[in-house]
Amino acid sequence: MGRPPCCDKIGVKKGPWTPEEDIILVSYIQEHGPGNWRSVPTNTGLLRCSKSCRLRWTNYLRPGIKRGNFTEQEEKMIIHLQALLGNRWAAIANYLPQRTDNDIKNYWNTHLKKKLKKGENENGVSSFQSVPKGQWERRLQTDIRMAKQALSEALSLEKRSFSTDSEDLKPSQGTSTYASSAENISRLLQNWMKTTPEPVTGGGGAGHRTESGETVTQGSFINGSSSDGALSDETTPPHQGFGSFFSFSNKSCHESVSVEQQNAGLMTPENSIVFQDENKPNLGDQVPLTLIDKWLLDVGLF
DNA sequence: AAATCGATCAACCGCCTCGTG
DNA sequence: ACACGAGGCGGTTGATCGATT
Repeated sequence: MGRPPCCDKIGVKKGPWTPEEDIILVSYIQEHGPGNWRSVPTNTGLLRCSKSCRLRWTNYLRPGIKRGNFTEQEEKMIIHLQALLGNRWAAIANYLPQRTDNDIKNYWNTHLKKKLKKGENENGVSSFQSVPKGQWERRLQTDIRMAKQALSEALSLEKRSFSTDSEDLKPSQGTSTYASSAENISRLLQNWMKTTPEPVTGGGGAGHRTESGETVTQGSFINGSSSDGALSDETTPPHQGFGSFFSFSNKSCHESVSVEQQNAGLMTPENSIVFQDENKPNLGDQVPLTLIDKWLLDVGLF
């Protein structure tokens, strides 16, 4: 017999999400809030499994997600937290509020694993293996200390960025990757509109590419770099019809925020009540004292 | 120009945990 | 105490892209 599948295999769509599906999902969550994923496919008409909806939201559409361009600080934190927590990506992601567990996992598997391995080969030994017990302990202590330091630095950075206006949320680097989901979809639509004359019936497929060769879906609209003129709001104002779609005038949010306002930086996850609950803990306001924090305190490293 | 290969990352799969009746 | 279902998590897969041959 075995466990029945989480959803009907028949009639369930798989593979990359289309812009239309993203819009439907975001619009539904704006109205009803995240959760009760089981009912999402039935209520929205999306031919997707509930898990797929949840995953799409948490890993991609949820506001406050930073994608790509891992900073050195983040890199350090991941390495040390991985050493401390193991492959508990969700736990690690709690310390990196703007990153998803999937993103961290991918980054670890594609970049950091190799990086560390390379380091091992250069040094001839692994960071933990082949080290005499006493040294291993010392090394662990050093690593914990470094993790603590990285953590503190990162947290102080968070504190600074959260306490100032939304402009400060953007990383200091030229390529800002911060985006709310509304922004994401807005950018997506701008590209989509350019390539699809009749958006609703046309159905821009997943992985659809623009003339510039940029993949419209799958993250690139989030990563829209500042150098990409085609993506800039000045050159391509948001479509009016979709502009109203993104106005936050429902019961959960008193103020109506237009796409223009959102793109001008006025619409941030922090002032979006709809999405606020879904944000990861705001480390800037109050650092949650988790087990690892306690442990770090216990060992006298904090 | 075409074929091949490696890197990247979104999404899926299946197990686990937790809440509820 | 137990069964069941929903949601969460980590491992893995597969599509896509750029670099190399």
